[in-house]
Formats: sequence, structure tokens, C-alpha cells
Amino acid sequence: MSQKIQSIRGMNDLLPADAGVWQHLQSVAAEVFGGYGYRELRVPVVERTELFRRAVGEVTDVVEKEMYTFDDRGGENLSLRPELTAGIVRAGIEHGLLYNQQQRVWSCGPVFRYERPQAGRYRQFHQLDVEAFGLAGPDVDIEMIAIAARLWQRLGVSGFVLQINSLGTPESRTQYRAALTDYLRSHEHALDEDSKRRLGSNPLRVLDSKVPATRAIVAAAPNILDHLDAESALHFAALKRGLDALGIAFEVNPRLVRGLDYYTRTVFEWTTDQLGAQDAVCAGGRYDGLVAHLGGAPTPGIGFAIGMERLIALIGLQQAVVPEHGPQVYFCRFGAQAEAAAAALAEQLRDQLPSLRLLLNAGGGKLGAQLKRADACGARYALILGDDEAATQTVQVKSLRGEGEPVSIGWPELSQHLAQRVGMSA
RNA sequence: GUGGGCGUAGCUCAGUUGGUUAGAGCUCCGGAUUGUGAUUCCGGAGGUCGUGGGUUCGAGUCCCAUCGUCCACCCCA
Repeated sequence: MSQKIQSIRGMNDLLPADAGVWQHLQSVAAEVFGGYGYRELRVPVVERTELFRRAVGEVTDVVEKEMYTFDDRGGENLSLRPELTAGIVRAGIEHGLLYNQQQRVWSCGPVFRYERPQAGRYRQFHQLDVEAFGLAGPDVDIEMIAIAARLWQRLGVSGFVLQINSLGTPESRTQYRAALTDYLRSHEHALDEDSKRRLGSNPLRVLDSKVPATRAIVAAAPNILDHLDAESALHFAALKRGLDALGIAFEVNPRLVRGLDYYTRTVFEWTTDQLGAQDAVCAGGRYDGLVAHLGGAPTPGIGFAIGMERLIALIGLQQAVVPEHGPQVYFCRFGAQAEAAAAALAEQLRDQLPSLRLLLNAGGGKLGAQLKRADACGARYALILGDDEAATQTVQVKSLRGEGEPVSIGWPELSQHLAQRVGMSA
């Protein structure tokens, strides 16, 4: 027997039983984003490694140890995308979408990070991503957060905490970073090893350490919000007012920093206490310097990403309503003449009711066995066409869910009858 | 990258201190009912016990390695 080939660790198949939630999430998301005037933009899964190094940041964990990087046959150094923003910005610059104009776009697809898998964390996972360019004011920041809030509401999920913070401008952050480093150095002996290492490379990251001893020190550390430049402070105040005005609850968390280097001013994160350790479902922020950093004209930008696997886990946990997507009607057929007639009739029904989900029995079998399949696939109705029905040009319509006795319907009336039963317009 | 739990049928799991042909429920297929499912009854199919070594007269059971999976650290969506 040959060796069984398994899927790559941390990369999952999406099986038919779970496909319904994904389709639902994608269609609701497209509708919500479209409702704010955002249009879809798709970018390749593979880009030059250099793009991610520059966009995400050299010293971030994502770039340092989590990227799938390889040389292609032409010697080009490429990487599977670890996030969507970098590619979107690259595409925007390349096609002139960001030159002196406003753009609102969304994207969706797989991203890759080489991490140890666990609940809510996979090596191939999927993000929904929303980005706006050319808009510097806090009004778009508010819009971003409102979009996410509306998506939660439309999906019927709740229990999130929204945390917001401001990282200021690169200049104000440099000042704050110096003040923070001074403070942490004076307590260096009590910090954990990871934090000591970060002191030199990325001291802001010490702020969200989970080590209790470090947390105690961080609690008394200088507050980034006290070190904002005047304009960033006004921006942040306007954001808070705007969220209040929309009735969106939030918490200010001055220790909220992001793992990617490109953020400026507003950062935010929606978390939940229902998913274990991987509790961030949606995170994002403003990145006013990124477009210029990647070679475009200076253009402000802001965006967020949603972890689809995590959001879908929440939909499952909270038993949010997901529309049925399996067959509604199962067509039973037997006898040579009847089988051919049923095939033609099924095609005709699909002409007349394009949204009807009709499964035509194949592979023969006795009527009893066919009805068993009909029941098992979750269909609401069975159509029965044997030689008796073929002779009279009728079909028996039988409810499988206790909605009355079977009725006999003539072929010409069938589509209208079904449309009524299933609740769709003919 | 670090630490711990777990790998027996398609699924969920039993399997006594190592001892003949490895079990159950669900699912699937067939029959009881030669044209009526979801209930019941009967029958059948389905497993190199994750993989590779080792100990032993004998390994699903013990040892080692390896892969996978789950949870946490870490990281982040």
C-alpha cells in the first residue's frame, strides 16, 4: 500500500459540512463593506520578500521567523503573504490608485505564517481586510470601526471588547520610546528575558507582556498618551467623540501596541474572552507613512484585518443563525422512462427557478433507499417520479418535514408549486 | 522555538497486571415491506491498532524515535 499523503501541518481543508458558514460570512462581509462604498481588490498570494520586509518591518516576529520564503526557478526571492495590507498598498501604488485620490477597498483570502498551530491559530488562515487611502482625518477612523461593529451585528455575534490607543507620529513615538526605555532600564533587573531582549530592539512590545512581574513594572511606566504630539492628541480625542456619538463602546488601552511596524496614530483591536488564548478577532490601525515608505507619494492610510477562522469559531459558539445551503428538494426517480423524464424536468426546473437547490437522484436504487437519501441530505421536499407518474405526466411532491400529505402535481405546474412551497419567486 | 495531553473502523470511543481470530454505538449498504424516508427488527461491509525500530515465546498494551493532533507559552488575526 502506498504512503498516505497528509495535508500540511496547520493548513486545513474546508469540508462541505462547514462550507455554509464560510459562504455566509463572505457574502455578509461583501454586503457590509459594499454598504460603505468599499470595493473589492484582490492581490496575489506571493510577492517579493522585500515588500514584506519593508512594509511589516525587519525586526518583527512575522518577518523574522514566520514567513514562508523561497527562491523561485528564476532566482527571485519570494514569500507567501503573511498579511494583506502590504500587497494592497503595492498594487495601489503600481496602478496609480493612490496618487492624489481617495480609495476605499476590501480584500479577502488566505495568508501564511509559520507558527506552531493551536486553537484559533493556523499556518494558512484567512483574513477579511478593509483599507482606506488618502484620508487623514479621524472621520475615517470612526468609519473603520463602525464597519466592523456593523459586521458583528449583521452576523449576530457579540461579546467583543473594543480597545483603542494612539501611537502618535513617528517623531512623538521616538520621544516616548526614549522615555519608556529610560524607565524600563531602571527596572531592567526585574524584567523577564524576552522583555530584556526587546528593550534594545522594540521596547513598545514590552508593554503588552503577559509576564506578571513585567506587568507590574509596566503598570507604572510612562503613558504613551501623555507623549502624543498636539495634532495626534486632537485626532484621538475626535475619534473618541465620534465613537461615543455612534454609541460604540470602547476602552482606551495605552498599552495596546501592534506587532507590525507600520502603524501610526490610531490602533484598535476587538477581542473576545470566548476563544481561549487567541482572543484577537479583528485588529488594525492607521499607517500614514506606509505608502511613501513603499515608494508611493505620501498618502495616509488606515485599515483592519479580521481573522475569519476565529470569527467563524465565534459564530459557532454563539450559535448565530447561518442560512441553509444544502439541497431543498430531492428528486427521486425510477424506471427507464421516468428517469429520462425526470432529468429533463429537473433541468426545466433549474431554468425556471435558478436559485432552487435541487438534487436529482443518481445511481438508481429503490424508492425507499432514495427517500432515505432525501431525508439524510436535509431536503425539505422529495419529488417522486416513477413510471406511474410518467404515464400521467405528474410528479408526487412529498414533504419530508411533516407539512401535510403528498400531492400529485402536473409537470407544467410544478415550478410554480415548488416556488410557493420553498418560498421563492418564480 | 519551549512545555504538556492524545493517536484503535468514515465518526465518537471501549480494550482488564502484555496472552488465541480487536469490540460497541453512530454512519453506510442490503433485507423484512417486488413504489414511500425519518421509528423497529435482521444481515453485511468497513481496522497492516499513526509510522518505523526495539524488548519478549508472545505487543493495541512496555521502551525509543518519528509524524500528526490538541492545549498552553510565545506570537497574532
